[in-house]
Amino acid sequence: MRQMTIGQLSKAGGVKVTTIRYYESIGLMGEPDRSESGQRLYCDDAVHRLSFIRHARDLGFPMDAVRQLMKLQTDPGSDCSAVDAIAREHLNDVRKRLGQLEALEGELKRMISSCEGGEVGECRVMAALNDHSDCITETHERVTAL
Amino acid sequence: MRQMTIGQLSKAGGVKVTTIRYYESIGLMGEPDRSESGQRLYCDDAVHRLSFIRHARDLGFPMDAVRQLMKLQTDPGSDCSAVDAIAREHLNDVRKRLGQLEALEGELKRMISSCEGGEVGECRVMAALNDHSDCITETHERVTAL
DNA sequence: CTACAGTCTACAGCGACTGTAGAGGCAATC
DNA sequence: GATTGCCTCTACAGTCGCTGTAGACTGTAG
Repeated sequence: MRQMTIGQLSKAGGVKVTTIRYYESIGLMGEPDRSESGQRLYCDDAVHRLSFIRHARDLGFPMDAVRQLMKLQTDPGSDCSAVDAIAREHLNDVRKRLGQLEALEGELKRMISSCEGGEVGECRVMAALNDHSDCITETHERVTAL
Repeated sequence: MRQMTIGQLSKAGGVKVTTIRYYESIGLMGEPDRSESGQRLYCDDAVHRLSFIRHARDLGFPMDAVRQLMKLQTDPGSDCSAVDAIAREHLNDVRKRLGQLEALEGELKRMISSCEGGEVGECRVMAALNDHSDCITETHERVTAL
């Protein structure tokens, strides 16, 4: 079995070298073999693990969820419902943020369309920002990550 | 004119005490008067500035945009189009993220609905995470903030 | 041999806060 | 006047998921 350097793994997995080292540092990737001079040497399996992480991250799963999913994956006898639960929770999260973003879009659109040019002193956008009661977003949660 | 402490301003503006101090530290809020013992003392005007910031942040404007908007506000003769441009740029940003999140939602939904229970070894969700070619999201940009 | 690209470690920085520690201030009650 | 209990102060570390930097070493091609 031939082994690859971190740079080759980086290309194979579509993940930056520094990011791979970061994943290793937080225990997501496991410590690879080293060459005599101390360079990391990965086997093909590492590409799979890295792709798994990248795909999960592309789907927006938080690191913690990725960690759990990886643990479940290495234990193929475990119940699928755990995986399902993680995915559903994430979907809920995504939907919640979608709702917030949609409300945001509506409010911004409304603000912008009511602007008729002129000076800032009479700008509707500014007025909306100044007028505290003019707030549609009822949730006072701030729109956050993802 | 009576002055208020940071705690009172916090309640009046709906912003945490620590956050107000943070806004001061990054130059968004300006340094207030101090009492003899060194406590911050704010005038009513501070409530307006704080509300402005909070409202803009609730609308998802990045700090930098908030800074620009505040500068424009204090110069009421300036052209409204600058404000409009900032708001439009932000709207574009929001729409882009909406698109990404929608794609994400679709993919997650599809993944989850194809899962029929059983063991992780044959779980469709896991399969989707493992199979690299099974990726809908064509933009390889990772879904980020907001 | 000389470039130059790749790799190593260790640590700082991003944004927008939040949390902590340890000290001091202020008003009300006993 | 002493105590209680909340408020405020500064300064700094932590959050998340990386990215960037510095300075040194390694590997390979010409």
